[in-house]
Amino acid sequence: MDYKPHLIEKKWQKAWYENDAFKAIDFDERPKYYALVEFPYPSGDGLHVGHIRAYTSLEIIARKRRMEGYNVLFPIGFDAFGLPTENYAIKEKIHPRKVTDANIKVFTKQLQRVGFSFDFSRVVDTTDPEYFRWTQWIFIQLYKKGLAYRSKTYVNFCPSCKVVLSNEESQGGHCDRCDSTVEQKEKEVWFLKITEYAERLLEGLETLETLPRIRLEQENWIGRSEGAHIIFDVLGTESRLEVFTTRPDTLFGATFMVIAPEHPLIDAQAEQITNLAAVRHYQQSARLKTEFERTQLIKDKTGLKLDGLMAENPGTGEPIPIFVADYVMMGYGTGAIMAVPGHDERDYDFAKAHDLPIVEVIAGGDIKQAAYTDTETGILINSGFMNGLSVDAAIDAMIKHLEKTERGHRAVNFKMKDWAFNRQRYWGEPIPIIHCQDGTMVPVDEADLPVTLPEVEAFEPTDSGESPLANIKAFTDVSCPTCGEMARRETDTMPQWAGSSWYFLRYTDPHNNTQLADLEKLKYWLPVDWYNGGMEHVTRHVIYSRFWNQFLYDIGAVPVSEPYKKRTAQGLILGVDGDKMSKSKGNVVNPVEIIEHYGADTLRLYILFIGDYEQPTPWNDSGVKGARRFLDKVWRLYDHVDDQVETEAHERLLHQTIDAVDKDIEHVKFNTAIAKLMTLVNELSKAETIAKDTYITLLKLLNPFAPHIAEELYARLGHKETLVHASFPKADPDKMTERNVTVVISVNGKVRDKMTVAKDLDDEALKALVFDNERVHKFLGEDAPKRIIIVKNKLVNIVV
RNA sequence: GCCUGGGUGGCGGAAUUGGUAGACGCGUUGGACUUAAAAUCCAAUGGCAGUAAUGCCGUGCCGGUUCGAGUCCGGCCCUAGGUACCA
Repeated sequence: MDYKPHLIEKKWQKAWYENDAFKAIDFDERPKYYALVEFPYPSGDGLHVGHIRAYTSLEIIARKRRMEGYNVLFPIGFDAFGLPTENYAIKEKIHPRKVTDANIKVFTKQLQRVGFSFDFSRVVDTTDPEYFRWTQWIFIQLYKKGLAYRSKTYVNFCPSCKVVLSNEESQGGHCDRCDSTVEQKEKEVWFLKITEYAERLLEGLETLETLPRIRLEQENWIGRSEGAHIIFDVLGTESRLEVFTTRPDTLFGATFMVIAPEHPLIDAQAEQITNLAAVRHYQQSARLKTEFERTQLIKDKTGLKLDGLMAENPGTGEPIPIFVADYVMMGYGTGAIMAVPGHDERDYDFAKAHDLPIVEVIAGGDIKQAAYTDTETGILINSGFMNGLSVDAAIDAMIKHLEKTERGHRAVNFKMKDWAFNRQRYWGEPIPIIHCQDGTMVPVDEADLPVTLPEVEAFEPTDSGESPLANIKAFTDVSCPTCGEMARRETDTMPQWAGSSWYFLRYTDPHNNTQLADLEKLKYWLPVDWYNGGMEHVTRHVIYSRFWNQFLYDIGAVPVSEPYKKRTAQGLILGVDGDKMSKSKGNVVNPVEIIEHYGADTLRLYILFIGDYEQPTPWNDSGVKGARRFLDKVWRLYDHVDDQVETEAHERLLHQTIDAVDKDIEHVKFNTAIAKLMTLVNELSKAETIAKDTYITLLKLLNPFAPHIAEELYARLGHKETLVHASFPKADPDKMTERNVTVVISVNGKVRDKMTVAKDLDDEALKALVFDNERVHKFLGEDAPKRIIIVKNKLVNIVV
């Protein structure tokens, strides 16, 4: 009988899912293993081959761990709030709730057709009020601790999507989704004070097992730098300018100051500024510049002197001018800098453009030509008490001096900014805050959670950039929980990152309706042993969710400070043409079609065989056939199973394969693991008969990759129980070792011949054999060997 | 610009601490089976020269270390991703 995947796959999926074969058991005595994959956004397009690649890695691990005797939690859910659903709903005039439910149904069905061993009894859906009740609850806790606040800022506004975008969503000055040019709009919005956790988020990385580049990306995102805060008096006023600098040693070379266009000093000392009109004009034009213009490669150092104001350099005591220039950002440090043109390239450019004095305070360069920024060998000059010191020593000396004279102090600064936590759309979690008439903000009573979305017909955003919720009186009009007066509900919703920042906690106790998850269950399951997801989520999502977890740990809601032990990221699957898959390019591969044509086992196998898991790699239609052929071979092998005892050669290869497959799986080298299974099957296929035990071992090794065919053949051998909890094979080192080895003979480093000799043959005996070799004589000729290098069981190299 | 990956046959990709370059798969070619095709099986398959044995050349480029380099060192080039006037 032929291999008919569509028949056996349906049969086994039914058997697994109807019998809860993959159910994770709370508090079970077996060791636990928590394997987590990033939950999908259930788009209308259904499952993508990228999803399959993202999940199959931990699918293999989860299936292997169950066979190794672990109590495995391998959950799945849906990150279902978000713009595509909302936009689709607006276009088709269907409620986003209906769209979401339909999409989740399709996704679930498709995931099951692949045969993923998820525990479907623990599915979470971020748009389920029973879920986002706790998202809102967490927000309230953050608010109570002062970690959620409102602030007026300029936000990136997309005039086409009518939505406020984060910096990340408006990179290059264009909207992430529709590509329109982003405008700057002043607005009061919500922020989460993630900066308060910056140091801990950095420290916690030490316990996270991951690729160096993944760790580095997070470190760069957090962007810690050490230096000092220095206070400059603004002469003749009460105002002071505080700056952050990593180079306090260069203070004596600070010949002017620069503040960001948004800096409050301008308003505070407006009356002193004699060219105020021009300054106002400069501020205006800076605001109109898009992010793109402000950061594009041609970085003209525009700027304007604040006439009428001077600052005092606390090092030299000299008065120095103050400029406003848009190369200084309000969002980093204090929004003001001390400019040291001699030793900073940007300040150098600005000084040259505005004809300002350049003072050399670090010897070693030529400041007539360029700023000198070498901190390794530079020696301080023109710097009073620091003269003659190295840069390192001078930094230290200056900080001590500043602290003694109370002109400044040692400081650490972070590039990471507070998390803009808002969206002006319908399809998101309402922020559970009530604005009382008297101007105060009151969190919604926890007993009144969840704040649900009103049932409405229209969820289009308003032209003003306000959430569509702002127009719905039934939603906005409430009485204040503290004073009972008329009040108005917050109408902003949370960004999509909210629900995904804690979903891994909910999986441990998904149906709890008194708390986000039971602490004992969290204690049992956490931390996540292995988390896999996209490279693109390696910074923001991982940092955001670690932040929430650390906060929840601080308030005692979660038992561990760091939620993840290990993080991996799969590479992209590209189209056949090597480009990113996209509808517009028409190079999207639909996994369901592959399943219909070849079967789910073939799809799983091929996607893992396609290349290095962590590297991007193009799809290849005929490559899929190879995976199918391999399964056909495994199927046909069944007819050759016999009750004989296995030959020694087969046994050796089998144990070598067990060992290699085991190691390759753990090292995320699924492609080579499969290659080794193929080698084994090729070898077994050559024999007339193979032993039943050998075949069973093969099926067990294959089971994590292609579980349907493995189960079917295993059952046909007469087994009543499934392979789900069958024991995973263990390699026996004694049965792995070869009796003979091939030794390479080379002359002057060039391979000339090979010999098969007994393993661990001693050097003298080996030498004798080598000098008996005809080809060696040919290549040696008359020359006497100068040196002989022997690498045991590997090679002999003769140097002449 | 800076940071991090990656450049290996016609293609996807393998190669412990430096020690047989090209595992495995695809494709291609030839053969077997078949009325025929598909499927399957067998064989060959880095390049050049040669009837062959065999020899020479080959892991982005240039140079170095070494008995020996895809692997280590120095200097470039290309490419993908991240980040960007970060003080």
